[in-house]
Amino acid sequence: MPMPMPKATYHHGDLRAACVRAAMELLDEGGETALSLRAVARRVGVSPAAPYRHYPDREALVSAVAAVGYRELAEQLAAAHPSPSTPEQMASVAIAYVQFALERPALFRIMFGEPCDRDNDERVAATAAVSLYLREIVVRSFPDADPESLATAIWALVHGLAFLHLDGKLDARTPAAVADRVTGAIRALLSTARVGVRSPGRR
Amino acid sequence: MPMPMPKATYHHGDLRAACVRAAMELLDEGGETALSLRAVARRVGVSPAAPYRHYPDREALVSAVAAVGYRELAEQLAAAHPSPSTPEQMASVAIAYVQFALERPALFRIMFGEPCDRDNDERVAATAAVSLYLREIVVRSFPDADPESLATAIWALVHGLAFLHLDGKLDARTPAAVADRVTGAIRALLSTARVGVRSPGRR
DNA sequence: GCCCAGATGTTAGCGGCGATCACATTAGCA
DNA sequence: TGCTAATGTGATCGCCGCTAACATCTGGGC
Repeated sequence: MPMPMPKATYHHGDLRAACVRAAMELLDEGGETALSLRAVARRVGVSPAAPYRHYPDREALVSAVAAVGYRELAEQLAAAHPSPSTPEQMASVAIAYVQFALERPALFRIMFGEPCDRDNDERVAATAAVSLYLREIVVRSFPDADPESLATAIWALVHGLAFLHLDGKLDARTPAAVADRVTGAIRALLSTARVGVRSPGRR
Repeated sequence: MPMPMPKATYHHGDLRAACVRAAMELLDEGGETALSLRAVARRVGVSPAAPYRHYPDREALVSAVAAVGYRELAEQLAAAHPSPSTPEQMASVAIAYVQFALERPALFRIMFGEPCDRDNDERVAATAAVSLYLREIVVRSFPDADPESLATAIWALVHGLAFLHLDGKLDARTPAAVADRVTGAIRALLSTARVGVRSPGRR
């Protein structure tokens, strides 16, 4: 932990990382509207223009925060179950996904609900990681299925559940009810679908 | 059609509706960032403070726009198929849902991807309408299934597909590929799930 | 027909924000 | 040691959301 004293030096030391940390805090505390470059600069204790040395614009900083978010989401999923294979284990991962969205709504919206910068390298790499994690699970659990479409369907289902809860379209007042609903949906899809059969006409 | 001449009268006539229309245009033309109360006022040809007589703040106007969006979404779904019952018909409705998101991304994000004003009456009513439309389809098609959970699962799946395409997590470059993917996912869920069997332990 | 109350629109202005520029300070390398 | 590029500062621009005080119009009661 460098920088214990306020303003001991002219240069910050690691302003780039400090900005991301401050931005994440602001996001979790006050929602997306609270995340401004100026607020970040204030929190870090630096002039309003300083962050522009490290991020060309606000969107770049947001993308960096989103990238961290993808990593943290991946961690939370892995913590729910390191390598799920049964529908029940996969349901627990799905619940973790939805809970992540509900616990950190502003971050989740930054990650998925924005006209994001698709060319941001950090960002595409981080989302590719989540995508891969999902696909590995699918491949391991359903070796005979088309991993592409099955992984897509599962991701879409869980992702949709997350957003619908987040927007109040589904009742998210108690975590237990949410978990119940997610489990039900996953079970309905996975335990009854004949996932070993590839649907015709798909590459 | 009143108001053909620019500024013939002091009062506008129907500023409230004109604001929503202008806001929708700005949204479709320039994305969410282009939607500001001042820009709306400019487009309507009125002073920057005038809209505040009809909307207490920006969020209220956004909610009004979102409510219109829900209605237009419902129309587009109904246009895809007035009363779908087979999986194929339902797939066409799902494709319309995703296409709506891709054709009008800013509007779609306004509708679903924002820390929305859940207490806005117009808004809750409009989303309830979409929800009802979906549930009716489910009830008609699968009378023995639990409409609550099945409708939820289907909505979540389609909604998730829409968002993942919108954010570039799934390739949305050609409409045909999108339609293919949506059809595949719907078919996988609906033609193989034993939807007549209620899962245990759910109210 | 008149007149006033309330609804609607205007003007001016506050503070915050993103962004840019010229300038100050510093670190690291030759 | 001294120079250059990286990093941080201060000032400034234009846009935004929002508010307050003021102007204008409309409609209903007499």
